[in-house]
Amino acid sequence: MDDLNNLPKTYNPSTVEKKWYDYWLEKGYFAPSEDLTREPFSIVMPPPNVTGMLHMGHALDNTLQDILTRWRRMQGYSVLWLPGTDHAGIATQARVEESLAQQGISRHDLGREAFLEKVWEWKHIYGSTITNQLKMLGASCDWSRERFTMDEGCSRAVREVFVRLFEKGLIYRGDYIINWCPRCHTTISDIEVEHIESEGKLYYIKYPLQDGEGYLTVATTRPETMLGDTGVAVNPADERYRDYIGKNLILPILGRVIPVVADDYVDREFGTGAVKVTPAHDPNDFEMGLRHNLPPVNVINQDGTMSDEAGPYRGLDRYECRRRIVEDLREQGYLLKVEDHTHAVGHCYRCNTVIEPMISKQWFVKMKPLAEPAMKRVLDGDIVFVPGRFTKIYINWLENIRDWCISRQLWWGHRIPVWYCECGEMICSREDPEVCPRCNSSALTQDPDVLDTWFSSALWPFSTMGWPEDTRDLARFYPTSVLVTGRDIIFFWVARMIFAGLEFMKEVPFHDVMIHGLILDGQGRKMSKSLGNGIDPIEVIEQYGADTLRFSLITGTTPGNDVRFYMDKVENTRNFANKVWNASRFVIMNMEDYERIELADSDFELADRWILHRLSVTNREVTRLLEQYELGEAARTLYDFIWDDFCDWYVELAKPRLYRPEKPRERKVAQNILLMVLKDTLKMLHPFMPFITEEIFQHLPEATESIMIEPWPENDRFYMPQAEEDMRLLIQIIRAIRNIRNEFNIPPGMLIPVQIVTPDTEKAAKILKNRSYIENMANLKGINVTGPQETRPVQALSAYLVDIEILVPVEGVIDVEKEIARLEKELHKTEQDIKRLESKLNNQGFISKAPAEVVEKEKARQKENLEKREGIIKRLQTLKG
RNA sequence: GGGCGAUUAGCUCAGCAGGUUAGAGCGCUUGCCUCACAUGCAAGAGGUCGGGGGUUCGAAUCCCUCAUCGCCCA
Repeated sequence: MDDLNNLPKTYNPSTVEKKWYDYWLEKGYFAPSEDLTREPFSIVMPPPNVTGMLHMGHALDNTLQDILTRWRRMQGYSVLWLPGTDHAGIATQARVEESLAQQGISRHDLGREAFLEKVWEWKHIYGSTITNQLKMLGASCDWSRERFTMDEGCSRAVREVFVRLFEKGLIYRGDYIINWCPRCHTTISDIEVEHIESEGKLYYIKYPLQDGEGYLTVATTRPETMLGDTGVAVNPADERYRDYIGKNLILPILGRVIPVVADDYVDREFGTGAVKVTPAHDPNDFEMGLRHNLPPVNVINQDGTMSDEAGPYRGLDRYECRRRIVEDLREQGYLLKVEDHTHAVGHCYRCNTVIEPMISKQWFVKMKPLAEPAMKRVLDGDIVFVPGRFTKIYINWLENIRDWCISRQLWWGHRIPVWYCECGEMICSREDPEVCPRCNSSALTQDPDVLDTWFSSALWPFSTMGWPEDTRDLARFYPTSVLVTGRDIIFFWVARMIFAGLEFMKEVPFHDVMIHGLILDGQGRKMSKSLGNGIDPIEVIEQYGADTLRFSLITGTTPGNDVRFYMDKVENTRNFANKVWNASRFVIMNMEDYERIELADSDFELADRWILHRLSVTNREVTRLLEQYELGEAARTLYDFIWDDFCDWYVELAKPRLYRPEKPRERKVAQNILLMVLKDTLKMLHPFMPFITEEIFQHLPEATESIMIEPWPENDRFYMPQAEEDMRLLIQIIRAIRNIRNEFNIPPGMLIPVQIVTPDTEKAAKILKNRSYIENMANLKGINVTGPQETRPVQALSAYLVDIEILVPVEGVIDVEKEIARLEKELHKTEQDIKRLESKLNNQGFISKAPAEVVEKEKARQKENLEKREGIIKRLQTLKG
């Protein structure tokens, strides 16, 4: 170890963090204990995108998980925190395609196999970036169990799940309306569509009746889709249109004959109350089409251009087509009016392109039967959301769930395990089939599509533990204890893991779900690339250290709420880390002759009992808060204890005892208690700030192998509330004297005498016994404690608290006017207090209904107030007289 | 349209199993390089807890309502 007395004045994280992380790794602390008598505690890490970079959201998510795992590990659990990465189909494929595009190559030039090789190459190059970044953060996950959604085991699980669902009839293939991203060139599921409010237009178009003169006016935001109209719908209860139902209209431009149908779905208030029906390009119209037998006509191609069905507009881009069609309608007299209109337009969550609903043959998971148990188990309380309000969001979503479109027109991902034979047979199989079981042909072609990435993520809690094998890990660590994740992926991931877990493991995947908010910038905006307002967590780590980043991310936060992240906060935390460092440095500097001694009751001073009591209360509180996932509050509790109680008071009060050669026992006692308190404090701080606590711990006497395997403190035996009360009195007195010194500019170095007057002999005795605290902390040259009948100096400044009068005699003449003004202000305040308490105590309801101890407390306080007032009045008389 | 969250000191936020004198950090004022720390120490100023109503002996905390902002769903 380094020279104990030669620690730098400021903590330098960059030199120690890697050292300790490597040490922990080498010691194998991150793997769960093999001791089967220990209770298991497990978390699976939400897998980040394998080729991604760590952003603040990851940093927060993994900090929370690391705090929980380190804490539980110290509590003696056998802890498994299982890390891994996700293949992120669309994102990764798009990245590789972009990079190929720079060389002028498209994936189609390469062909499927060669392209996939490229992606794997890419994965091997960039795949460890984010895991290395997690290591920099201090994540104590078990890297020996690291998984990847596309590794052999996970892929096997995916295949098994697909086949089982297929065999059960819960996976089907069919022509349905799906969301198509013309830029990503794939379908996306309903929840991957982001609805963004945008300014658009509402076009009112005349659709003439086939027979006779009149026409119906429909309103639409997407006139180009009229080319695919196969009907017009009105609400059956709408008087205006009753006579039109069943009649035919002529679709302008194309001249198609289309019927008027009645459907409850139609909102009579919207537009004219008559809506065009385009079954091939709108989800609601699709449903209506099914109900009324209106055929879909596909007028838009997958690249966003108009199809052959679009007649004169074929080949045009969909927006160009809109422009042209509006023009033509206007020219031909069909366009009645155009209004400004704000509506929600679906965008691709990845590339922000406006998605195109269209009909396509895709694979789906039938959701209703899976959703039922997933709702029930949450409602039964087998899975608890923290905070609880997210339960409702989860349930609402599942109640309205639609089938999940799982096929993607990508190459990177788990290929759908279905083959088609020339004879028309469809084969879904765990093993790649050689020949068709029906016709024996070997001319089989596999479905070209891959599965939605979230399909494999849904299996994460058990696929990572070896399912479908019966593994030891599954037996021991499934269900996991808690899932920690952002509120933005409750639908994408949490809900799906729950139904997958229930379906395949017959058990929930986790007991608790801790939901956290998003990281926002200093002005409350989402961090985003386009805004350029993101802060790179790695830069923060490099500049301030991982401990500081971790602590800044969680302090002052409430579960589920968004977190603003800004550099002021980081600096404050850095200062806190430095405070911890220096307080420890102080302790270490005074430990050269340390030896452990048995402490007797008589060894304890008030300050010792007080700090041990505070430690005990802090310990109890921090543990309770961690149990309730209130990590921000737990951190704050520690912060306050360390800075206020330990540094500002205990260390200062212990100093004189350390420097008194004539009393060696006192030095030993102070050393022992300082060390004990510091160690327990560091242990409690360790889950939050793993690196600095280990670094300090290893410099302390009696250091063990590592702080991270030390037992979590349990110091209920130090619960001594009387010490707290006594100490509070002394602190109040010290503060009152310091206040006088400051207000009257008494030089900080000047020693002054003080007279303390109180009628309470018990308090007088306590003050007398601990007079040295007051003398040292307020820089006095003596204290004279007297009863109220004693004379007081006139040339003195004074302070009054409860039933205690503090007099500071000063040389020369005091500014009587100023002193009177100050006391009168204090008198006024006291009288306000008295009045308020008086009305409370005169209230019969309060006396009879409030708990006796509350009443007693108020009575006692009133007594003190009255004595305080008495003292101030007398003092004022003296000064004025 | 439905749901959720927020509204507390100049700023950013805690507190909300009802009972404190409503807290913290930053910022501000004053004084200190006091032998762990100036990334610090001491003292201080600053709040009718968004408005209104209700429950209660007692409300920042529970209920209702309105307003503003934000998010999710349709």
